[in-house]
Formats: sequence, C-alpha cells, structure tokens
Amino acid sequence: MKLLDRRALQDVTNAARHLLGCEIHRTLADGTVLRAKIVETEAYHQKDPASHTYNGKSARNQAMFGPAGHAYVYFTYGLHWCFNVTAEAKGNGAGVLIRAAEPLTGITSMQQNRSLRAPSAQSSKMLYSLCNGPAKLAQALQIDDSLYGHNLGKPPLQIFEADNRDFEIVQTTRVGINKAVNELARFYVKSSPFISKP
DNA sequence: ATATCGATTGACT
DNA sequence: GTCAATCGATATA
Repeated sequence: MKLLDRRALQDVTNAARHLLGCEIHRTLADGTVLRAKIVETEAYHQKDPASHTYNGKSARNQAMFGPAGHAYVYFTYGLHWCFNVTAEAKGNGAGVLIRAAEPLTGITSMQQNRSLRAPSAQSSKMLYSLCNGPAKLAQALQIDDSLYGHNLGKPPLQIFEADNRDFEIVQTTRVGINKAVNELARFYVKSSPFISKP
C-alpha cells in the first residue's frame, strides 16, 4: 500500500477529490490499527470567506499554512474535534475537511471511542453512523489536538493512496456554513452509504 | 469587556 | 421540526 502522494495536494480542490477512496490508518497506544476509507471531503482555500484561514495566519490555523499532507485539527461547538488534511504550498492557508469515512478495521474500537453500545452490533445502521460526519470520524479515530500538525506520512496517523478509484464522484455545496454557501467545494462517493448527508 | 456564533451532534417535540 | 451542550474565536463597545 502506497502513502498519499503529496503532489496530489498542490491544489486544494483537486486534493479534496483525490482524497476520496484513500485510507486513513490510525494506530492507537495499545497497537490497535483503525482503518477507514474516505468517502466525503470539503475544500477550504485561503480566499474563501468560509475558511478558518480567510483572515490570515493565527495560532489556531497555522498548520494550514505549513506544508501539505499534515493534520489540521480544530475544536468547535465547545465539544467536537474535526480533522483536515493540509493542502497547497507552504505559506498558502488551505486544507481539506474529512467529513465521512467507511470503517474497515478496528470497528469494535471505533464503537467504544464513539460510546455506542455494541449489542447485536454490526447492524448496518450502527456501521453507517460510526464515521458519517466530521466530528464523529474524529471521535471514532481518536483524533484530537495531540495530533495537531502531525505529518500524515508517519504513524500513528497516516493516509494511503486509494487502491481503487472506480467510483462516481458528486460535487455539491458544503454543509453547515453561512459564508460562500454557493461554492461547489464538497465531494463525495455517489454510491457510498457512509456519507454524512446526500 | 461583553455578546454572539460556530466547517456539529444527539436528544427530544 | 427544535434545542442544548460548551468553549474558543470573532464581532461589537
């Protein structure tokens, strides 16, 4: 399995498309490896009023001004973490929000991280709701500020190239924002039942 | 200094 | 459909 090619992150919109189908590998302290396939992303560039980088560099967003292929993790609504992959050249504040993923391995651990009861477990409903939103995904994969700025080419959080790109991509407006609402910067795998919203 | 709101989620009417 | 949770960033004074 090949690590994510950073050349694919030079343009944030291309990056958001390219990340679909890629795999996130998260290694926990006890050695458990959680794997999930990205099925939904959103692009945020520096000229975008909806982006955290719109007003320039700050302590909070500085990771997005660094090199591509690192983690930008932010805290929101007083209780949630969200995970982004930094994009574009150093000095350019851009990133891709990872909005949803399809759980592949370590599902029991993800359930525990999400505090979901695991009775007759493995119901498709439970599986679909494990990572079908940015804060859910971060919680399931134990991604928080301890991984701020982390190089995604190294454990304990890595991204690998898609082993298969034979799927249809839908491009639409983003979710949960009040600025630049008409920008078509959200991408998802059309056939996936693991996305946050149709 | 104080007020508002957020790249969200889950519980509830 | 509505709304609380809960805190840091941002807007307003």
